[in-house]
Amino acid sequence: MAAPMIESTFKSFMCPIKELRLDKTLACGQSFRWKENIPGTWVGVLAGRVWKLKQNENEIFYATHGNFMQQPTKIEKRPPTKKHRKLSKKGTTEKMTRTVEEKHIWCENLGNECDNELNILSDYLQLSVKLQDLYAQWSHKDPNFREKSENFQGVRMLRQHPVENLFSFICSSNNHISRISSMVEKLCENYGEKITEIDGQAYFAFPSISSLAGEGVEEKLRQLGFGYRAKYISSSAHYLSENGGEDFLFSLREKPYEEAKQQLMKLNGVGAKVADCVCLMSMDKAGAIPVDTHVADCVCLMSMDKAGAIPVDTHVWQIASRDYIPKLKQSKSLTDNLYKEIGDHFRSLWGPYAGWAHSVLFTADLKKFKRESPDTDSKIKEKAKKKKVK
DNA sequence: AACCGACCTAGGAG
DNA sequence: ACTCCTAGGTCGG
Repeated sequence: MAAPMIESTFKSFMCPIKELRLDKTLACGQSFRWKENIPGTWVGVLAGRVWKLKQNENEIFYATHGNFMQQPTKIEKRPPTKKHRKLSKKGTTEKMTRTVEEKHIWCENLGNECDNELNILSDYLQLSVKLQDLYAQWSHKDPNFREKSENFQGVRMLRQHPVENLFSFICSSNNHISRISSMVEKLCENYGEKITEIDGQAYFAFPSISSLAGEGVEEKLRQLGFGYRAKYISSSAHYLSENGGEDFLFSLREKPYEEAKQQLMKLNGVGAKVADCVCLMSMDKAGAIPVDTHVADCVCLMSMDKAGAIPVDTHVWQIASRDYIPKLKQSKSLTDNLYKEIGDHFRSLWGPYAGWAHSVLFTADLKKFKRESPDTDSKIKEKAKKKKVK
């Protein structure tokens, strides 16, 4: 008595799978609330509702449940044209500017109300950014990207809510994706508003800043296993409560990258890396590059370049190794200076959307997406790691 | 200014 | 089942 899948509750829109891979995009560690409940069907909370998403080669299917909205969704703020003007002045080309500004087929039928499901989704998934064109440009400029991204098409940056994004990444320090996910879930269960229940499973919105700034939050979070991050969360929530709350965070979307980053780094528990994550993932700073252990590995890889070990035809490799070997020898740890230089290097390599490109390579580097037995690259990487430790 | 070491602990690898 | 170690860092000395 297999009950037939009820498809009728799903609506859909056109979206080529190369523009968006749900599995990679939702599970690569930029957002921590999406679960693949049934194979191929992703469930998560967004804008006060529970969403189910799935896809085939050409379409995205979506359904929502519940609607807990304290206030109108803030999704309407982005003026696409401003950013694109910036792009064009770099001369990276008219081609890039034009393609980004183009209306895409899967976006054409969006309504005008801001509280419309398709608008919420389109904003969150940033569908107005045409990913295939960006991949083509990154691949053109960077042979390494071309190679590594081959099996990782459709990895797209989400445009997250700054509050969720910020507190999730405060949890991320020295931590695994799996544990971060469970910590974020605990935040929601303990401090978020309940949205609805589906099949006996309760779903909660991400907590507000004020609820995280409440009495006894730090103690409770420690008890829940947050470790030293408990204090970071409590402290940052207090700071924000007294400094403009979430409106302040949203206002950083309008500020230049450097300023937004500096503001974020005033928060306890937010260093350069977490600040860059937030800039990239919820502040519209497409060029922000979080320099984490993966990126550091990447640089180690470059610095270890031995002819033959890596496909070294690449110009890029040579430049990077020439640039970074001396510094890596001097400093084993990631200094502020080195951090910035690494970011600048990739920005000049990949262009204004460098952070998006970084995310593709980051995803390709995640263990959970690596199937095959160790190939040349991972062997080299092992060596690189050993070197780094000693 | 540039380095450490300490900080918490659930998952996951071996 | 059971160690043992790691994991998208940050802070203060």
